[in-house]
Amino acid sequence: MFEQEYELSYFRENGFIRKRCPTCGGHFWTRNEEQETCGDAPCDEYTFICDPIFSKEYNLTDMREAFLSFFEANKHTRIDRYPVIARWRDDIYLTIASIADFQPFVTSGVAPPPANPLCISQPCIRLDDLDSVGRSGRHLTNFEMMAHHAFNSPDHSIYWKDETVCYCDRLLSELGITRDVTYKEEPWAGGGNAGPCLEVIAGGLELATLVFMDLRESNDGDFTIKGKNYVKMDNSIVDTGYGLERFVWASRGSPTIYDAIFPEAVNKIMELAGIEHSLHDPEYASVLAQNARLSGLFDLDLTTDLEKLRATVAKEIKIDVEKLKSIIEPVEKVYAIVDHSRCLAFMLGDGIVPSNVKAGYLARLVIRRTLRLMDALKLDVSISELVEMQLTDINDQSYMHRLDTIREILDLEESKYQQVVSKGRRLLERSVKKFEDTGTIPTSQLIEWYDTHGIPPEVTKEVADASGIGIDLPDSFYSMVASTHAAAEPADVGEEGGAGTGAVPWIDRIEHIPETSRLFYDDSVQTAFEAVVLDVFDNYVILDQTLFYPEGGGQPADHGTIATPDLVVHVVDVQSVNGVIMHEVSRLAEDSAYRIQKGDLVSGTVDSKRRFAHSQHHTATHIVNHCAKVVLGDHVWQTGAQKSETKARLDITHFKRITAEEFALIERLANVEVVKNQRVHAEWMDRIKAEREYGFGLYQGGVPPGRDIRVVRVGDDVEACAGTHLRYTGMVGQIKLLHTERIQDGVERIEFAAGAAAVNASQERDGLLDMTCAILRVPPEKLPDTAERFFTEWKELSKQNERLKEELASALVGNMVAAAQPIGGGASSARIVSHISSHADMQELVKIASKMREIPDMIALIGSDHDGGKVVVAVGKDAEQAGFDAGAIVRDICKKIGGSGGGKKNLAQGGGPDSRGLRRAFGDAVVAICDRQ
RNA sequence: GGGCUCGUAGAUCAGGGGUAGAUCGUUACGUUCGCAACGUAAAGGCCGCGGGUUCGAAUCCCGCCGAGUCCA
Repeated sequence: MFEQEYELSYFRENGFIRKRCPTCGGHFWTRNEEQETCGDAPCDEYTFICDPIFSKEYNLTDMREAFLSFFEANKHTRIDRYPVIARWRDDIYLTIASIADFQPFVTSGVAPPPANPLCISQPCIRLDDLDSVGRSGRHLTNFEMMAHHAFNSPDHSIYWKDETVCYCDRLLSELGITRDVTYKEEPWAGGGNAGPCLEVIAGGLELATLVFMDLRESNDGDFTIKGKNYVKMDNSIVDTGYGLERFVWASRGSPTIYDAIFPEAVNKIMELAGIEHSLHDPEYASVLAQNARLSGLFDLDLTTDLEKLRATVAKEIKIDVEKLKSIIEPVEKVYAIVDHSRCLAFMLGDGIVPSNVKAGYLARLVIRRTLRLMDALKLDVSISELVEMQLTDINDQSYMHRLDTIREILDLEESKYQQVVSKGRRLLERSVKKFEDTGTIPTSQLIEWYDTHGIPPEVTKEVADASGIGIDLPDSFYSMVASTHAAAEPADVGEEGGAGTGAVPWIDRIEHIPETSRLFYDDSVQTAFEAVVLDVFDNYVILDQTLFYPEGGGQPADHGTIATPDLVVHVVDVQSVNGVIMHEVSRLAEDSAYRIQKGDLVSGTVDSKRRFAHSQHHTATHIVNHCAKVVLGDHVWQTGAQKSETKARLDITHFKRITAEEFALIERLANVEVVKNQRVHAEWMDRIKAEREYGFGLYQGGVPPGRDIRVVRVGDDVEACAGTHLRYTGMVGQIKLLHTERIQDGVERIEFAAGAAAVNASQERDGLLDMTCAILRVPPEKLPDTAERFFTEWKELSKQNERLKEELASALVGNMVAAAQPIGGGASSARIVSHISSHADMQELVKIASKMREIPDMIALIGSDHDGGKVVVAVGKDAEQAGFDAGAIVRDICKKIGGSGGGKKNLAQGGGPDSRGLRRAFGDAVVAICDRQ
């Protein structure tokens, strides 16, 4: 694959020779004629541990600076890092590589790069190998990808392969490399692009990858990589990735990468865990080193092959497997904690709010994992302290000013976790007993507990062990959990794309129509326009230009009319499809004498009241969003919004419920912004320039496509926004916050109304208040006290009522017992009595019946004709023994009054609508019972 | 975005169509110089909210609100 692609003159001119690795079959370039294998795992092993690759030791800061200044000296522009949350993208949550900063608009050529060529050191987060972190000695969830990028286009070529390899070679020698460097050929593919790639290897460690991206995925492509076809692109991009942490590790030769990059944090936590982490102890260092070396060598999947690794390491250093485990497992946990807390520092520093969905879930995942590891080591610190330690170490100003919020978030997460754990344990202790019979808890139960309550199977095992119950825990537990979800998943496509979902039926028809000119941006007060009809089909009219705003950005479509000299049609919906605006009209009868035809000159009129209400709510949304940030903190980020004529809603990330005070404050501040009557500015800007100037906060409402974006400034709020806005904030009139709702953990929804809608909403509430006050006959200011009084009084009266019924029942019982008649002329062991009250309710009847039931030989029929016929029958113990069944008696009586009933043998109840037949039904029942004897 | 679970006394939870329960906590009384412990008793419930089914719903069904959890 790409064989000729790697024939670089740089290699030829600098004494490199191409070789084939006998072990893996891959090709590589080296200056060393003796070299046989490719230098990469698993063909070669680490040689840098205790024997560093570079002539000098570096820390992260020094190494980063060395890299960036090298490329700066070589005419690259240094670019500030991007956030680790990929705010500028809607396809990934986290920044996973430096090139991700420039996707998709720069790499596709739509937008120019911020500089060309450029260099950057981009912190990245990858959670794919979470289980290997700590264990392998080299995996990290959070790493910095140092990179230089050159974006070549047909008319502007920067540099390509030879220069890229040359830079790499020169950088390594400036760092004083003490080894041969190997460049291994390896085709690269990812994210819809592909190209040849060289892996840079030294001392058995892959230090960098040099990707030459010049292919893009296409079904009819000429190149096939990993089963997909690709074609050449017009653009070609140098995409390099130098692992900052690996460079530092290689310069230090410590047993693990963790000891190289954050030794202070590692030592601190080892100390807290009571582990003597003495890398000077040769035996201890050797255990760690061998472990890292071998896991590098085999490139094992540490979730499934862990036992294999342990066995191999134990054999290699000649100690017992169990002893190895006891040494290494706590150490691995410490490494993982240090790694995870650093990852969290970046995540929270860049403003992720933990949640049960989206990016927030990833943060919670890492938090929960860290807390579990801390529990296992019985660390006596809070997770917020650990993360704060990392934040101080990273020392980024934008992170430090978030410190208080981050601390609060983490403390909250920690207490939530503890709640889940203790709740889970209580649940287990209760439930485990149910499995005492079988002695084993089945896998399905473990999955259910994990899935619905977040109880890991390890915890279940712990609790089950204590009760001497086994559990059925297969190795593939977590993949089984995943598969139970996969079954119910595929229903995830659709949405997006404006009109119609999925396949747009007329996509072919509009393909050759030019994009509609959007007049609504030119003048926001104009409501009438003229245009030429470009096409008409079904109920859709397409014009060359329009004032009608198409649905988008949470703002609904404009309504209005389109008219020819002899026909007026109503516009009921407007959608934009690939830049072409489609007006859906109410009727376009084919047989009508008048119709709209291609080429007609028409006049359009927008429903200005509707539009104005939308604009008010849209401008108000920006104001509320901004005020929410001011009040709650700058972790607040819009995750969705919807406007209508009568109200709007705004979803924002926030880690706890908005309090009544905060709610009121946001409303007050928002109205201050309105009263300031500031000019609302909207301008089209180059996307990268706008990002540089205003930051990624631009993309609150989503990421618009294209080279230029429309930047809307409302006071201090700046967002990329395609919606219609007012010219001055004062035109909003007023903003009334209606209520908040928690739509997800970590996401609050604020509902509010603006302008006339705000007045209406306020009046509606006043109306409710007035009505309530009228009922209670109190002025509004007395309402809370009065309501309180009524409620407590009502409770007291209910209780009193119940006591009275009890007394009434006791009184009645005496009379009834006296009136009871023996069945069958005294020979029988049972007595019967019936009583019908005229205003007793069911509760009262039951109270009487339950007392009658205490008399062993009593059969009592108690009824009430109040509000339909009600019947309760009580049968004493002896009578029940004699074969009398309260349930059967009740059913017989109720059938006669058109209802039904039932209950237990000694107490049953029922009823029916025919209360007048009750007396007769009772008589019949008494006769029937006596006859039975 | 999708799936699952849970809302019952101040707390933790049983009950799962037929009179709302347990344990802890609270209060009072007894015992004590006092406290703890113990004994006795009591108070404390819109069974989350709103509809529906039913003679009857805490219980079954639907919707809403609230909480939790897993997956992408």
